[in-house]
Amino acid sequence: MTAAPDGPADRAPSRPVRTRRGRGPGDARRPVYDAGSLVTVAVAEFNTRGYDATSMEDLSRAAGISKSSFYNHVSGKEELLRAALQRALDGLFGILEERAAQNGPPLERLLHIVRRQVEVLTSELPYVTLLLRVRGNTDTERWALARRRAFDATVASLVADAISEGQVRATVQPWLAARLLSGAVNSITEWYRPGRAGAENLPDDVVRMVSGGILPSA
Amino acid sequence: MTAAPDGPADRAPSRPVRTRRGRGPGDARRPVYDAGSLVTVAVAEFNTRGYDATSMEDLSRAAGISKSSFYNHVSGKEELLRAALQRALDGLFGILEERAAQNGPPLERLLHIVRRQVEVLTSELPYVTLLLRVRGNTDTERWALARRRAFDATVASLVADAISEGQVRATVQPWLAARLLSGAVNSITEWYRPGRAGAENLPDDVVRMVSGGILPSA
DNA sequence: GTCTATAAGGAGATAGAC
DNA sequence: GTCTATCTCCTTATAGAC
Repeated sequence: MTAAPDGPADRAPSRPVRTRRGRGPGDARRPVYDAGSLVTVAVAEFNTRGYDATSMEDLSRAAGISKSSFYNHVSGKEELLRAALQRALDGLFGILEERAAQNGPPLERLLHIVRRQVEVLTSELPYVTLLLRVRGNTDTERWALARRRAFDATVASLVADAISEGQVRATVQPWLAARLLSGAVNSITEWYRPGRAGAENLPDDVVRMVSGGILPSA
Repeated sequence: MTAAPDGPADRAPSRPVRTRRGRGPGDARRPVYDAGSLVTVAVAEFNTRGYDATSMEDLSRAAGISKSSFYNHVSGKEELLRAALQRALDGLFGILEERAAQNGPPLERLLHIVRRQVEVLTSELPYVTLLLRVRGNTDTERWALARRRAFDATVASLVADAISEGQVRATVQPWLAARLLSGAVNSITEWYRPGRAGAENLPDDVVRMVSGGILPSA
């Protein structure tokens, strides 16, 4: 699973976020900003206030530098958005590349994807959160929306396969099952926080509920 | 159920939206704007572009009048937002007032609420969609978020009751069931459109899936 | 009620000194 | 790399004529 190399991105730092550019032993005394750590800062701000409501001034203040210094590292607001959405999409599409997502009976592949989707969602929380809130105002946003739709379509066709092969009971239309499945899984971004008590076995819990019911009759 | 008195709010009108102020037979020749129809227009724009990305210029253009004429009817952007969110919240909290939501075994009350929530979601689609996207940047947004949380908390405590009374099998923690339940139901706003084929029995279908599983083993 | 014109401030982004 | 100062455009909102 992809870990967050920049550290927790869910908390806006109170001090400047700097990463070290090591050049050898004894020479690591010049901490500098890099584009990666600024993306981390920006994503946290975007998720707090919303992308459109977050100004470059907000971002530079959160990073602890002036607005024009901030521009020395990134070309603009949209570049930050794109980098963040790229990371979220890489995490999600990476799941589809996994062997367990490509081989075996549809239902098993599907449940593997669901389980892994929950894992990526929690490990890449700020990035996926941002992705799920994109509206489509710019080219970058429309690109992300299209990629997201492609991911959902893959899952939906797997749901259809699992039903047509008789592994899943067809209680409703396949597309509706796929929609509610995605809706339930994606909604995790709205409340999950790292270290949240009771969420240690979230992937298994989610799989159990989509299989056996969220409110199964006793 | 509350019907939309202002007509379909999901389509931005190409011509000015006017409502008639009747003063008697033969005197209905002066169509005027009213705050209600402007809210309808505004909500459609907010849902298309996002609240923050929608300017008063956008709104007035969608209504077919100039920006300053628009200001003659509403005090500002936030008033429009508040009116829309109020309507969404009224729809949701109205459910909790219904007899079937207040009397009987917890599971039956819960399933009634789910069914009705799907109905309100679809009948008041643009308003609820807007509500579910609110981030919390202004007092109005924070008020809406708090009210929404209160609604969710009511549902969550009903889930807990249904489990502790043995009507629902406790496969996971009650709060997790409640979260996924809300997530699945609320996600309907992301794809449902009035008249959508296959969604004629949406409330029943949703109840069936949360009870028996979205992907029940055959 | 509607309009044009404009005020007042905030936005993204750049210039150029240090 | 960082800063202050500034440009230009867009935003909310109002003034005042018709």
